[in-house]
Amino acid sequence: MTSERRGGGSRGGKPAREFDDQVLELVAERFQVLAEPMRLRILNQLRGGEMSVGALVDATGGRQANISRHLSALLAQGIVNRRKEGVFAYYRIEDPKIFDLCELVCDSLQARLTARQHALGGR
Amino acid sequence: MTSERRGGGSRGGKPAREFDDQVLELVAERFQVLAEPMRLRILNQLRGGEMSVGALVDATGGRQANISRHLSALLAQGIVNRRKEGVFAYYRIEDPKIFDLCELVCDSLQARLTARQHALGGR
DNA sequence: ATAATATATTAGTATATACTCATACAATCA
DNA sequence: TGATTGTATGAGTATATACTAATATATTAT
Repeated sequence: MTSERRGGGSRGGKPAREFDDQVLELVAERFQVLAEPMRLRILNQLRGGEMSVGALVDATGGRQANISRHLSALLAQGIVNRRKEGVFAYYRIEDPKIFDLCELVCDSLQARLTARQHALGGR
Repeated sequence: MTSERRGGGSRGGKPAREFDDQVLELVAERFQVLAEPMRLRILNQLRGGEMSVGALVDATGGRQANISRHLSALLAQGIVNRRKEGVFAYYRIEDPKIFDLCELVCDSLQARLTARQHALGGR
C-alpha cells in the first residue's frame, strides 16, 4: 500500500470519514482471512467439532505446514480457538457467525446464478 | 497456486469433497472482493444511491484509475451495477446483501473486543 | 474538424501471501 | 539419555494484486 492521501483531521475539505476508515480496515481484514478456499475447507471440517492439526491435514489433503499456517491465521482473527493436549493441538470454531457469513454469500451467489438463467431464458 | 492434490473422483480414498470445493472457491472469491478497504469505502458511499465515477473519486480521495478498477471488480462480481448516461457512468448497489455481511462482521469484531475487555477486567 | 471532459485500460512496480521443504520445538516413550 | 511423533516456524519462490502514470476511448461542445 502506498500514498492515497488519508484525511489529516477535521480541516482540509473532504467529508469526515476518518474513523470509519479504521473500521473498514478491520472489516476488510476479516474478509481477507475468509478469502482462501483452503481456510474455508478447514472451517468446514471444524463444523463437526474440534479436530487436531493432523486430522485436518488428512481431511483436507493439504500439507502439514500449510494447514498449521492457516490455523494460525484463523486463530489470530479469533475465528478458531486452540486447545493443547499432550503433543496434539485441537482447534475448534470460536466464532460461529462465520457460517452465517458463508450462507449469506451462498445466497447471493445463487441469486446471481438464477438471475442469469432467467436472462438466458431459463425455465 | 500449485499442486495440493485434488481428489480425482469417487475412488482413491479421502472423503467426498469434490463438489463442495468448487463452491468454496466461489465463496472465497466473493470474500476476496470485499477484502479491500478502498472497495468497502466505495460500497459505503454507494449506500446513499448511485454515483458517477468522478463523484466516487472525490468522495473517497482515490485516483480515478484506481476507483475505476475497483468498480470493475465489483461489477464483475455482480455486487454493483452500471448505468451509462452521456459521458458519465453511474454505479449503484446491485446486491444489498453485502451490507448484511459487513454488519455481521462488525458484530463479530465487536464481540471479540468486548470479550477482550472482560478478559482484562474491564467494567 | 478540434478541444474538453469522463471513464476505461495498458504497462510497470511494489507488496502481500500461499505454497513448499527443511528444521526447530515440544511431549511422550524406550 | 536418545528416538519418535505432532506441531510450529524459517527461508525461499511463485503468483496475485493494489497502486501509479500515461494513454486510449467515447461523448459532448465549439
